[in-house]
Amino acid sequence: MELVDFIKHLRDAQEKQQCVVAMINCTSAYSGRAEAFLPRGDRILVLKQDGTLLIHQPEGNSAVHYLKPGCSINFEKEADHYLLHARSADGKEFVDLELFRVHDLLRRKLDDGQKQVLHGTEKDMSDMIKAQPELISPDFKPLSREEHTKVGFIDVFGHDGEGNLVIVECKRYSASLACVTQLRRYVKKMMQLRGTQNVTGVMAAPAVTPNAMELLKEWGYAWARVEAPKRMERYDKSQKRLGEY
Amino acid sequence: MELVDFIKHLRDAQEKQQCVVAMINCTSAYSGRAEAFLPRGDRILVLKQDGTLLIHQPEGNSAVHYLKPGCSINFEKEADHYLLHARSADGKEFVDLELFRVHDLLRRKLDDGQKQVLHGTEKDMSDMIKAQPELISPDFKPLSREEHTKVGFIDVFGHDGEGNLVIVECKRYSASLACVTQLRRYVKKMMQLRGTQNVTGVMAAPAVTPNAMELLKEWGYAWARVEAPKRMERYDKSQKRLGEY
DNA sequence: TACTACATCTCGCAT
DNA sequence: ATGCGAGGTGTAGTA
Repeated sequence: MELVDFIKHLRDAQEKQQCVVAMINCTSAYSGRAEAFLPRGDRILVLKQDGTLLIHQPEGNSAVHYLKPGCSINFEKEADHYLLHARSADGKEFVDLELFRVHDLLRRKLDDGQKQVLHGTEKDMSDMIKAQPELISPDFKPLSREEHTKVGFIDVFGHDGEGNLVIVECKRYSASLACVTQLRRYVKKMMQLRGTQNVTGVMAAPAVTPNAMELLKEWGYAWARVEAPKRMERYDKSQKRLGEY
Repeated sequence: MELVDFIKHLRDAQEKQQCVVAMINCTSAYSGRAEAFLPRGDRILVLKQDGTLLIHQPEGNSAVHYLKPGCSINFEKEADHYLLHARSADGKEFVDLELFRVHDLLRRKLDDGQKQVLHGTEKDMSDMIKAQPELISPDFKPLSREEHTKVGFIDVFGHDGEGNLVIVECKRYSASLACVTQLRRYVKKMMQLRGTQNVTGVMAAPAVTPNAMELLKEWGYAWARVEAPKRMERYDKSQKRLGEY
C-alpha cells in the first residue's frame, strides 16, 4: 500500500471512529516518562477508535510503545518515508514512527461496550474470610464495619478471644517482603489510633516467601493458608484447613 | 468471512509462523489464575508468530484477555458459532472464545528482532548519582562496590563525612509509603550486617507523597530531590510547538 | 525454579 | 488531581 493512502485511511478512520490495525515496517521512538528507540523492523500498529495507540513487535506479550486513549496524530513527508507523530492527550508523551512500508491494513467501527466480570480477586478472598472467619483461626471474629478511611485499606478487621484487635491482609499469591511490611504499617497505624499495643496481624495467602516469613515471625504475626476462591469452586470446604504455625 | 475459513487461516498461519490480526465478534472467557467472562461484542484478536494471544476491546489501553508466548489453539464447531480454545504453554491457563463472526483478517510473517533501548530508568538515576554524588548531599561519598547480594538490591551505597553509612533508594516517580518502607528494610538489614546503628537512608526521587514524607521524617531519613535523566530531550520543531505547556 | 524489585506499569477508587 | 493499592500484573535479573 502507498504510504499516502495509509495516511488517508488513518485520518478517515479517526474521523469515523473506526479501529485501525496495520502491519507496517518502521522505526519507533517513545518520549515522555522515559525515552526509548527501536530500530527498523516489521510491527503491528493498532489505533483504536478512542485514540489508543499500540505498537507491537511480532513476538512477546506487551506492546513496545503505546499511548493511552485520546492521542492525536500528525504526519510529515520525508524523502523515502513518512514521519508519524502521535501525541498523548495531555501533550506530555510522544510516539514517533519513521514509516517505510505498510504491508496490510484493516479498519472498521467495532461495536462492544461490554465489561468483564472477574472472580478470584483479593476482594473475593476477604469476602470469603468474613463469611468463614475460622479460615483465619478458631477464635477470630470479624467486625462488621470496615476500617477504610483511617488506617488505609484493611482487607479484614476483627478481634480474637483474648482482647486483641486482628488485622488481616489478603494476598492471592505468595506473600513477599513488601506484603508483610504493608501489614506492619496497618498494625502500627491501628495501635496509634486506638492507643493500644493489643493489635496483631495475620497474613492470609496461599504461601509466604522465606524472607517474608522471617519478618512475619519477627513481628509476631501469623500466616493463615488461604487461597483465592474461584467462582467454579465457590467457597468450597476443602480450604478449611488453616496453616497457622 | 466464513468461520471455517478463519480457522484454516489460523492453522495455516501458525504452521507458517505468521502473525494474524482479525476483527471479530465473540464472547471471551479466561480461566487460570482467576476466572473472567466478557459478553459478546466486537474485538480485535492478535495471534503472534510466537504463540502470543491478545484479545483487545475497541477501547482502552490493555488487552482484556491474553496468553503468553507458546499457547496452543483448538476449535470446536457449535450450532451457530465456533468455540476457540486457547491453552497456555504450561497448561494452566485458558482463553475460550465463542466466535460468531470474523469481520476481517490479516496474516503475514513479520520480520523484526530488534530490541529497544530505554533511558530514564531507575538504573539511569543511580548511575547519575554515582557520577554526581553532590545530588544527594555535599558530603556524600559513594562506595564503588555495590551491595547486591547481601542486603538486597541497594541502588546506591556510600557514606557521609561523619562516619555514617548511607543507603540511597532511587524512585523515578513520587515516592510512596511502600518506597519508604523498602528503604527502611535496607537500612535495618545493613545495621544488622554491620553491627552498627550508624546507617541512614536517603530517598532520591522527584517528589515524596505527604504520608511517605511523614514516615521518612519519623525514621530520620532524608529526601534528595532528583529526577530521572533523559538523554534524548530533543524533539523536532513540530513537536516542540505541540509539547509546550 | 523461586524470589525480588522495576515498569512509559495500568486500573480503579477514594480523598 | 493526587494518593494508594490491586493486578490474570509482565519483565528482567539473580541465587
